[in-house]
Amino acid sequence: MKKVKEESGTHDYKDAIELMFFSYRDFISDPDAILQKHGFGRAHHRVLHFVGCNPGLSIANLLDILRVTKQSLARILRDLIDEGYINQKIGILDRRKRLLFLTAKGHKLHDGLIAPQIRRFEQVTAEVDAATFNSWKEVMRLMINPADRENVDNLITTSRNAKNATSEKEN
Amino acid sequence: MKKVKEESGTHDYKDAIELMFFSYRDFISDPDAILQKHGFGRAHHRVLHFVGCNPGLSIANLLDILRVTKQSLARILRDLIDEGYINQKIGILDRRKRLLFLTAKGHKLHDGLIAPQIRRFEQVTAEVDAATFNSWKEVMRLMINPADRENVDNLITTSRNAKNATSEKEN
DNA sequence: GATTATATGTCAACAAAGCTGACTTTTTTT
DNA sequence: AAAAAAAGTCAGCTTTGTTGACATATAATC
Repeated sequence: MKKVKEESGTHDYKDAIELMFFSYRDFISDPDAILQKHGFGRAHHRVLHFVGCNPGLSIANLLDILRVTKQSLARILRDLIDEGYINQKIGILDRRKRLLFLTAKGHKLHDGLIAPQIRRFEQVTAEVDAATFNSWKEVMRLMINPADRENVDNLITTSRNAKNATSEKEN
Repeated sequence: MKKVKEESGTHDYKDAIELMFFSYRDFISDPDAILQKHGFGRAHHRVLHFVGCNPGLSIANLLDILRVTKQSLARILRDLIDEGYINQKIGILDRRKRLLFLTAKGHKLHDGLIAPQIRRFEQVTAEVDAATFNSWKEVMRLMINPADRENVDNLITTSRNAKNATSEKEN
């Protein structure tokens, strides 16, 4: 048996790895119950979320965000379109593109899905000060691959501004 | 450019929700390439991780951590045992229990899997101060369901202490 | 104007990893 | 002796990912 001695800067970050696992596990668990009632899964949730926050997203955009194959996305999207949660519009600048929008029904479901997640953050911020929460965001951002950080920054910005927009956006 | 004006209490936390998605997406992506070479998936990774950090874990413990069914875990565990990554020992205090340990081969794979995740945290902590990183941990902990926080605290503590233990632990 | 590239859609087959339900064996607790 | 707990196993199903091949419409380029 070897004695383990912590050197000053020696951190193995196992605690951080486990915090990622557990907080994500619980964070994602709330919406699952709601989804089940609609016969949907997490994949549908992700699509509803990003389309909801980024009206006018193209298929290619969405594929880049989700990092799944076109065929995998197609199945989910078909469900959501067939059941009236999402609308597709042909792009005006580029008629090859299919721009995605939530319908009113889609917005309603999306609101229901993010509600428990927002509540979770409200409970967190009730216990820590704003600086602490901003530190959390800063670290979360640094955990994203450097090559993608700018994209995410942009996405989050438009996401914040495009509140319940039904507007069309091209790109 | 300074802060965008925030209405006092009006935060919808959509940015935080998206940070959770993207940072988890990238955090989990590194080990995937390694796993693929071994014919394993993320489920195997999770088992290797928690057994690696908590030698002597019982099946019931692991089920509670992973929140999957016994049948789902069984398949993964069979792979790992059959290929010599994990050992089972009959409990001494309770002979019904099967305590799980990584073999040397298992430790080697586990080390390889967490390496890129540790590297990611090293890169983060190279850019922020210790207080910021501690704030991140504090918030991550608060995102865990209150009922589970104490369990996670305990797990993380033993995880930290049981470095490369090959020791047996009962429970 | 013809060719090439891009954006999307779709068919089929398959794999990973979750689920339910039913049943067994071994061991401990009551 | 009976009940409860820990674990294992069989069978079948679902969700969501993957490849590979091919089709169509539109845009961009030579």
